[in-house]
Amino acid sequence: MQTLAILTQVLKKNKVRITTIRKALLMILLTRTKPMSVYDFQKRLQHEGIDAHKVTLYRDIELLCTLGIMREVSFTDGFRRYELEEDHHHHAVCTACKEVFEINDQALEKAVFSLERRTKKRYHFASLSHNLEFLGVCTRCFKHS
Amino acid sequence: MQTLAILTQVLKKNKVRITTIRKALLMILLTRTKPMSVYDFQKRLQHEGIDAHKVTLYRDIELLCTLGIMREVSFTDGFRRYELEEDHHHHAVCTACKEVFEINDQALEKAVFSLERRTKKRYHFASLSHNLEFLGVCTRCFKHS
DNA sequence: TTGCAATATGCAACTGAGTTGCATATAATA
DNA sequence: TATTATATGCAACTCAGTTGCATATTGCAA
Repeated sequence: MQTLAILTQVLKKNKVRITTIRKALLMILLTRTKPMSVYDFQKRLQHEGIDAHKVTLYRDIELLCTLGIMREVSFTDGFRRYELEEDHHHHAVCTACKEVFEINDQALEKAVFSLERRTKKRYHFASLSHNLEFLGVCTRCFKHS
Repeated sequence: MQTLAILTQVLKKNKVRITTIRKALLMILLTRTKPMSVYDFQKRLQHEGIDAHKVTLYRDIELLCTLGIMREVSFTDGFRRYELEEDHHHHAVCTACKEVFEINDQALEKAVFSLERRTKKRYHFASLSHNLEFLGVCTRCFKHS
């Protein structure tokens, strides 16, 4: 379990300044579990009275990724999203409302990692990671259609 | 197994004109198995002496998708790619050379579909499809690095 | 085979996510 | 609190994909 103190420590160790925006980004990461796009972060910050330029967000997010604090979660809808490095989840995206549902299923996680190992061996890939997303229509959107 | 005759029949039935570009697109789909981006199609057509504008390709590809002839295969690198509807495969993408390797593994396909059914039930999604891609470094790129 | 109408194509100009160079503002250190 | 290196913002860019409209081509009927 990460805390703000642990994360700011990482910044300090790397001689990276702890600015208002960066601290706010870390707080958001700690309180949100769903992957967030740059625009999600921007809106959330605005809500807290912080106006951050998108360029800054892109740069800070890239920084936090290289420091191993957050990771990019790839989706196929054209928006890059990010989450705390410690969460590795798969997601189900509702194609109607674009909501991202986090899938919490140990058996699924295990199965996917075993598929990854299998594929790495069969196709002689030096390193391998994966993206798995489910696309569908959530209950709520289904009822309203 | 699809043939050019079957596919042009589909166009005719839908009162859609069979133009040089469309016929060439179908031929390419029939002889290629890997998913192709719009720019892949454009290069391939140029090679056969056909200069097609990207706008035309986007529109024709969309048309062929709605006719059920091709399908979009989503990747997370920002390029949409397309393949014949009958192929449903998963892919391994080399992050170095961007080559797409088709994965032909019956056991993997079965496993993934079972994960899909499982997830649909657990999360009450009305309909569900999935994207699974593996990302890594292929043998050739690994040797050259 | 030709002429006509409907459809396909190309062009130019646009959208929107993400990027880059540079000037200004701010955090950390002495 | 002054200094200086780093962070932020701005403007202008890139590039995949989209849209409106003018022109070219296809399929059909005569």
